[in-house]
Amino acid sequence: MPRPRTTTILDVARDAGVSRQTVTRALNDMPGIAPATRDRVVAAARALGYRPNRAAQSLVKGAGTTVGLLVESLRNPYYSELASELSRAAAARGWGLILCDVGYGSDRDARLSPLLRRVDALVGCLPAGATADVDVPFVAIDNPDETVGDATVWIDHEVGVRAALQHLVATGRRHVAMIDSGPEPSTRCLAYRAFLAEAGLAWSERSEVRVEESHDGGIAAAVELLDRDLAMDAVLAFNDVLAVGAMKGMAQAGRRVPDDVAVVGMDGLDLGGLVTPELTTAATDRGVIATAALELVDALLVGGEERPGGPAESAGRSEAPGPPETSAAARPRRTIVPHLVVRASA
Amino acid sequence: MPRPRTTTILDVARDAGVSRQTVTRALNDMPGIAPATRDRVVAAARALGYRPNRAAQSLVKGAGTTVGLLVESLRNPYYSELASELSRAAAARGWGLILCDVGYGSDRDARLSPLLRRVDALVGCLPAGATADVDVPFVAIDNPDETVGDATVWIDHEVGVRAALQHLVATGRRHVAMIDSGPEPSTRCLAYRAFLAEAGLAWSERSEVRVEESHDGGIAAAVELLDRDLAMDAVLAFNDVLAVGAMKGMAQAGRRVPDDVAVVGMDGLDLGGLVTPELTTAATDRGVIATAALELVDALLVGGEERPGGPAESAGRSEAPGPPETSAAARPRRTIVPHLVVRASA
DNA sequence: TTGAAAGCGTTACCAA
DNA sequence: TTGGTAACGCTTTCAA
Repeated sequence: MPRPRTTTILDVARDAGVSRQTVTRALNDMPGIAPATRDRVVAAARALGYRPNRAAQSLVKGAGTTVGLLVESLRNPYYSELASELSRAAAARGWGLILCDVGYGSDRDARLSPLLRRVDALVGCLPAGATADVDVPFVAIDNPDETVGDATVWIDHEVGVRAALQHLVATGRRHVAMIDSGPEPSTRCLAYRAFLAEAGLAWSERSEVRVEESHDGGIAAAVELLDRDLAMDAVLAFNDVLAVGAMKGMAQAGRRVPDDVAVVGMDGLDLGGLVTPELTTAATDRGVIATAALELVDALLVGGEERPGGPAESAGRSEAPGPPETSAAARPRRTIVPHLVVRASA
Repeated sequence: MPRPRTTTILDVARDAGVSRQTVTRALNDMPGIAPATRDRVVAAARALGYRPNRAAQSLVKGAGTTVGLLVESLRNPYYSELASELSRAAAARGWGLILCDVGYGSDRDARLSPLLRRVDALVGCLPAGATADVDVPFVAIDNPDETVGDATVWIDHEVGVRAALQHLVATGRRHVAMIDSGPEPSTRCLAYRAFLAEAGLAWSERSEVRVEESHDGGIAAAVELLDRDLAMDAVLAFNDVLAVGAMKGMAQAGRRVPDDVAVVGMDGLDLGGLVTPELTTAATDRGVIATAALELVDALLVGGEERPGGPAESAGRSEAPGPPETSAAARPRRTIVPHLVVRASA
C-alpha cells in the first residue's frame, strides 16, 4: 500500500528547473551556489510546501540518539522534576527525550507502543507489572525491584532516612511514626526500624502505616495514625507527596504541624517549599540522577555496538558539546548512588 | 566523515547464511518462514548485538508524526500538567512527544536545537524572546502574543476571571486586589477591572500589583499588598502558582486565609488541592487544551501537504486507533476556546 | 556553479 | 519457504 505521496526534493528540483543536489545546497545554506539559483529554489520549495523527510535525513546523516522516558504520571511532582532534569541532561548531549506518561489506567500498552518505535533506549521508573518485554536497553531509576532493566540508578535511601530521623531526634522528637508505601516494607522502612532500634526509640507495628503512594494516601495515613491513638510527636513519610498529604490530614484533624506533630518527607521536591509550614525533607539531587541515568544509557548503547570488533567509537555521536565520552562500557550493568542531604525547612 | 559502522541486517544475513529478506521476516515475526531458519537468524542477530536502524525503518514504513513540546520549565506545575495531557493525547494518535524544557537560562538555543531536527511540529508556550525562526509548524498555547505561531489555542480568561470574582462577591467580599504578571496588564487584569467597574466595587491603581510569574513572585506580591495598607478582603491572582505564593506570603505576614483575606487563583492545578487551606480557582481543562493543540497540529500538517493537488489523505498516518481524521484544513490558523469552570474548594 | 551517480539500512513485491 | 530487485528521500562524493 503506497503511502500518500508527499512533496520531495525532486518535485522542487523539477519546478525550479535544477537538479536535486542544487536543491539540497540551496535549502541547507551550503556554499557554492548562485544567489539567484538559491532564491529560485527556495521559492519553489515554499510554493510546493516542501518539508524535508526527517527519516531520510537521519538515514544518511546518522540518526542521533533518542531516549524515552517512562513515568506513571507527570502530575506527580517527583516525576515532573525528574523529567525536567532529564530533558536538560538530554539536551546537553544533543539527545532527544520522548515522553511517555503511561498513566494509571489499563491503556498502558497503547500509550507505550508509539514510543517503542522511536527510541534507542528507555529510562524510567517502570510501573508495577509493566511490560518488561521491551527489547531496547532499559535503565531503571530507583526501582525497588533490581531485576528490572539492563542498568539501574540506585538511590541510597538509608542515608536519607537516617539523616531525617537524626534531625527529628535532634529537635527533641521521640515518638516517630512512619508512613510507608508498597506491598512490602520498603528499604526506607527497614532503615527506619533499624535507626529506632539503635537510638533506643519506641517502635511497634502500630507505628507504621502502609498506604497508596499519593496525596490522598498521605491524608488517609494521617487519619489512620491519629485514630490509633498512640504517642506520636513526629511522622516520617516515604516521600514528599505522602508527607504533604499527611500534613493536610493532620490539619483536617485539627492537629498543628509541627507543634503537635512534626512531619518529614523524602525527595526534596519544590512542593515542600510551597506548602505552609514548609516541609522538612531529605533531598536527593535529581540533576545527578538524570545525568547518571543518561550515562548508563550511553554505556549500554556503546556496549551494544561493541561486540563485533574492538571498542566502538561512540554510540550517540554526541552532536552537542556534551560531557566527554567516558565509555566505561566494561561493566554494562552499573549502580550509581547519589547521596542525600537533609533540607530542614521548618 | 563516515559514520562508525554498525551491525546491519546484512551482517546478520551473512552470519546466518540467509538473505536479508529472510532476516527481516525472522526478526519481525512475519509468516512464511521455517522455525529452524528463524531461530538461526534470531541467534545470529543476538550474537551480533544487532539493532535495527530506526531511520531506515522510518524511511520505508513512513515515519509517523512526532511533535515537540516547548515549556519554560516542567517544574512549573502548570506545564507539567499540560505535558501530561499532551503525552496522553499524543499517544492516542500514535504520535511521539519530544520534551524540551528550555529553562530560564541563556542556553535556550542549545536546548532547542536537538529538538528541531526530530520533530514535525512544535507545540507550546514560546518563552518571551525565544527564537521564532523555527521553520516547523508551531502551535502556540495561550500565548498572549497572538502573532506567534501558525495557530493558537486560545483560552478565554475573561470568563474565568468573571467566574472567580462572582464567587468572591457571592461570599461577601468587596475589596478585591489583583496580582498580575507580565510587562503589561494582562487580559485577565483587564477583565478584572471591567468586572469591578460593572459591579460597582472599589478599584484604584494600588489594588493591582505586578510581579514575576512564580511562587516567590506570589509571596512578594502579598507582602507588597499588605504594605500598602488598603482595604482588602480578597485577592485574585493571575494563576494558581502566584496564588499559592500569595497564600504563603499572607501566612508569613500573620494573616489568616481565608478569614482575613480570601485568595483565588486561575488554572485549577492539582497544587491547589495540596495546600492548606485548599485554593479556590477558576479551572481550565488541560485535557481539552492538549487535544485541541494536537488537532491544530494535524490540520497544519495536512495543510502543508495539500498544496500540490487535491485534498491530501492524511498527514500523520495515524498508527493507533486515534480519533477520526477531521481534516478541516481549510482554515490553517484556528483559535480554540475552552471554557472555564470555577472550582470552589475553600 | 551545477549535475550525475552512489550509497545510507530497511521493507515490499514478485518470482523461484 | 526463500531470494532478487526495487524502492524510500536524502546527502555526499566526484566530474563536468
